[in-house]
Amino acid sequence: MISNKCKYAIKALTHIARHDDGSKAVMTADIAREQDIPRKFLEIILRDLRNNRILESKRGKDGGFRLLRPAEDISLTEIMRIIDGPIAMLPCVSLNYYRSCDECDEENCEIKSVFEQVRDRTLEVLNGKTIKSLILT
Amino acid sequence: MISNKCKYAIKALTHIARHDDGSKAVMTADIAREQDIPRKFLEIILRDLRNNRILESKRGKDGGFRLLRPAEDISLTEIMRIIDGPIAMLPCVSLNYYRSCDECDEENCEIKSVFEQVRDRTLEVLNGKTIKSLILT
DNA sequence: ATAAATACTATCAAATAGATAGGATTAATA
DNA sequence: TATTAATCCTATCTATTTGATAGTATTTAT
Repeated sequence: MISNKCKYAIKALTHIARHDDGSKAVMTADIAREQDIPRKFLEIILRDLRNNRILESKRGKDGGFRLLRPAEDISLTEIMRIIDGPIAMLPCVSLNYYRSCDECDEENCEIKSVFEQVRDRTLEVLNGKTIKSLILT
Repeated sequence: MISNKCKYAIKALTHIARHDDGSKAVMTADIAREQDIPRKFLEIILRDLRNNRILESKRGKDGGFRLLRPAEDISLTEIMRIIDGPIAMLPCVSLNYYRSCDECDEENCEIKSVFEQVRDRTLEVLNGKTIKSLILT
């Protein structure tokens, strides 16, 4: 399961992508209200996305958030990894967050190859999805 | 990520499948030692699998556990659902644990179809795997 | 009777999820 | 330059889940 936080992040990004008309940055309060996301929680999420160079922010009056890159260059996997960490089902098959399993002999692990296959099928779907492709649905 | 508990469950089952020669049931202590699983934690897991009709148990001296069904009839998805619950990444696309999302309009959800695809690709891999196929690797 | 196994109940500690509060800082503008 | 309105930051909180342990009751082979 992805976390609520991650779902909020995706919804916030699609909201920003849909509402940024080039004039004003999109404000936290508007996103929170329209997407039904707790405002203070959303602040943390947006700051997180900014720190990871998905968003840029403008402080003060008329401030808010904008995508730092075109929506078609922001993949779903990138968001999920920032917010929730690994996508793989086992640490030892994660491409971006690899950790060896403590108690198992990785060479002879019975389940490793299964979860490598799951990982690959999952990424085949997710790698193709961007904020842009989501809002065109 | 699947939980440690689930990884333990799978390893315990493959251990039992490999070691049940028809004479004696397989004991918790042996599995715990050989698979490096905390014994008391393993007891809970095995009981859980028994309550869900994956294993049968025999109490008292010479007791232990056996598969209740042939290893080729026990799928990985069944184990994962018993121990960890839903396999899907969103409650609203889960086949066995469906829950509607509180704050989103499911008809117009931007991410639902993506995670339906992920679910289907994942199940394509996992449905084919059984305890039997794991031990033949 | 004894030894050896599972069954059961209760409990616990650490990590994670999901937030909330309150004030500091920044920037537009009247 | 004061005001207003926005993000930024730090701290905190609660509930749930994860991962595990302790102790006792019950069952069964010998």
